[in-house]
Amino acid sequence: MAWQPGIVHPLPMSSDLPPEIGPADAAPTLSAVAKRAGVSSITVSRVVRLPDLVAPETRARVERAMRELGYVPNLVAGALASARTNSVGVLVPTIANSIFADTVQGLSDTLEPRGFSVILAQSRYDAAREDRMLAALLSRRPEAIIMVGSPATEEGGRLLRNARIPIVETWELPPAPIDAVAGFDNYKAGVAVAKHLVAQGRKRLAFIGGDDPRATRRWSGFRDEILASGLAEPRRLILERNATGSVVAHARLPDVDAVFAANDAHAIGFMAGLRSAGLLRDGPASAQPVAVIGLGDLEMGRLISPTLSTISVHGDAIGRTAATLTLERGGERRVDLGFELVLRDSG
Amino acid sequence: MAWQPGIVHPLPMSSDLPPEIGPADAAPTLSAVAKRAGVSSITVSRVVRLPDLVAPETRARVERAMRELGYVPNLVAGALASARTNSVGVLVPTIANSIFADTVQGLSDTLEPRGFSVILAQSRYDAAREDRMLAALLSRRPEAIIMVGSPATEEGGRLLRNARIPIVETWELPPAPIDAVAGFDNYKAGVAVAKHLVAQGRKRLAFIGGDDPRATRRWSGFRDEILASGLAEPRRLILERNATGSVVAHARLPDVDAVFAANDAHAIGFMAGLRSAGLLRDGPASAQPVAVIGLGDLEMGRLISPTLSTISVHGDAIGRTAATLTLERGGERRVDLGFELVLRDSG
DNA sequence: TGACCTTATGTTAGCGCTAACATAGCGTCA
DNA sequence: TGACGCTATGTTAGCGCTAACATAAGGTCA
Repeated sequence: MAWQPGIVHPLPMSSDLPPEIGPADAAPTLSAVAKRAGVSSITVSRVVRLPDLVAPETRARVERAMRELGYVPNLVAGALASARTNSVGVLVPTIANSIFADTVQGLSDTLEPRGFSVILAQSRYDAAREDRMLAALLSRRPEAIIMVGSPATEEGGRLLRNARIPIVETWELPPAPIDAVAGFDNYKAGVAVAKHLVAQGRKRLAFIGGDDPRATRRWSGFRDEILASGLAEPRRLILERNATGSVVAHARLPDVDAVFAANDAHAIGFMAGLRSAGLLRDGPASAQPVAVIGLGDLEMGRLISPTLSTISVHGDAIGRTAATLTLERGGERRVDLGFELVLRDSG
Repeated sequence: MAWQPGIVHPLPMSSDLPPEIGPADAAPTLSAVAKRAGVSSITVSRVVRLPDLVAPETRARVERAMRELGYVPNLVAGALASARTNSVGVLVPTIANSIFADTVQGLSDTLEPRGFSVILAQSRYDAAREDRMLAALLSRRPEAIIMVGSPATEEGGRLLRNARIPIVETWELPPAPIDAVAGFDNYKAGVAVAKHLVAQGRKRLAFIGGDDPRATRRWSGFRDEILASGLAEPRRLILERNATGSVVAHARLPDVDAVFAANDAHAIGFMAGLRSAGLLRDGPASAQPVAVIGLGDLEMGRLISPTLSTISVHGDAIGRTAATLTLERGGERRVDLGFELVLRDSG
């Protein structure tokens, strides 16, 4: 059984500075506890990990010694000896102001109670940095890697495949995944938005957002569907990653009547631009001179006016599912969590 | 010198499945590389960590062997041997939809380039869980702990003090910190908001938000200043942590004319409630029947209408400063990053 | 020329734990 | 009664690295 911090820790300590046994500054070790309790160190190890194997009186004696010394198990040593680190590497493009925060939250809510730690790394949408972060993560020998998207380089893929641990790619459904997948079909999301806007009678459509692989898949679905319905090729505006850039995007798309933003932040920024251009109404979608659809379903979107229509994508469920996929081998390794087009007042 | 993943990794590998030397599934070790390169393992270790100490030709031979075997250093073993994990434990209440995400971002942007990994844990505003997470973090022997706020229990404080590593408390300025601090004065933030609203002529004020220590400090400053200026005791409404709860908050504060929300999400939620009650104007603060001030300065606040007045708190600077405080001993251990009252249209 | 650097590499021991395999004591049961 | 199983505890070896201390070869300098 995995080490369960919840069961064993924290032990209340008897004093701020434990009575010294060995050198003043060294943290007490298993064998210091063992000596004090008059048992062998393996017995202490069992009290920490497998308390049921130890007789109640022995256990009490050991626990008392741990308390008195302020013993904190050294999982670094434990991991080396057992070849289990009870940690999971998590790689996201970014965590701030971002839809991925929900996924990290879902992840750690699932992993932490089971005694797994999350080692977090950010690629900042930079392929070289992603490779470095993957290598750094792997050298800590995590039990699994969960990442947003797929590795950007061949090298990253090799690194992951050679690690021979569960790898979960998320927020996408790659055709040839390394191992497991928890995501949704970004292409279909683009199609769904296009279908909706075309059905609404919109004619001059545009896509705004980043040019990362997921945004590009959304764009592809969006464009293909629009072309298939006989309309002119939509425009695509590639923006910086902060929403503020999208405020001025409208000036560069003078006559559009519908915009699909790669995420809610961009959508809200774009709406701010529309507002100052006098092109935003508090009324329903049909009253909007320019329809706006986002992606992510931020809570904010429901609170602003007009309320934001968006593709809702269950970021926390992606995280929880990814965590489950790392813990349970076997079973379905490709989970499509889908998405929903949530129609509100913006488009 | 600390191990620098950026310098050494990743090594391009020559094939997907390295030619086997030992047992099929075991990851190659230092000594496997050493054998293949015809050197001792310490030389390989030096190529990884201190390449300048190795002659160029030897280094090339070792690097070739590493590439051929797909060697990934085992930092778990390295950490045990060197007593340096090159990791930092980070404890936040929550990461999703949250102002703390900026701090985590700032943190890891500073730590990752220096070869430190971030071990992330969430307390979910739960004292028992916080203690468990602290114990779990400490058992991984991080080089330092960075946390939002101060430990909620005596036990947590003991754990941290006994760890004898740098501890950085953030988002607050505790009077008796464990070690270092990077934050701002939440009490003064409350005072600043109260002063502003009173000067604006508001009479019936309220505070909405959580009841965590930082929100409570803001409330204290807010209330004290309002009482000091001779107005009636403000009301305090304790809300769930999601913004949606604050939408209906207005019904419970029927005749307020100014509200300070403990964070921007609550502020925006409250404004949504005002909007449906017909109490929100697109005009300037003076036109608002009910003034609303948030805290956090989310990008969103600038994009919505009316734009949100708020206390801006430099979450990323807090993170960067905290990271610096863990890396550099000595110097000032208490950094007040301050805050700014940013006045826009909401109040 | 030999004492003394400097550079490049190696040897040894051990970090703090756990896996795997003893061992010892006891009760059970035919 | 002794073979057997069960429970509680111990012994041994080693996980994969690095610190600390050799060692060897060549260069420098009075």
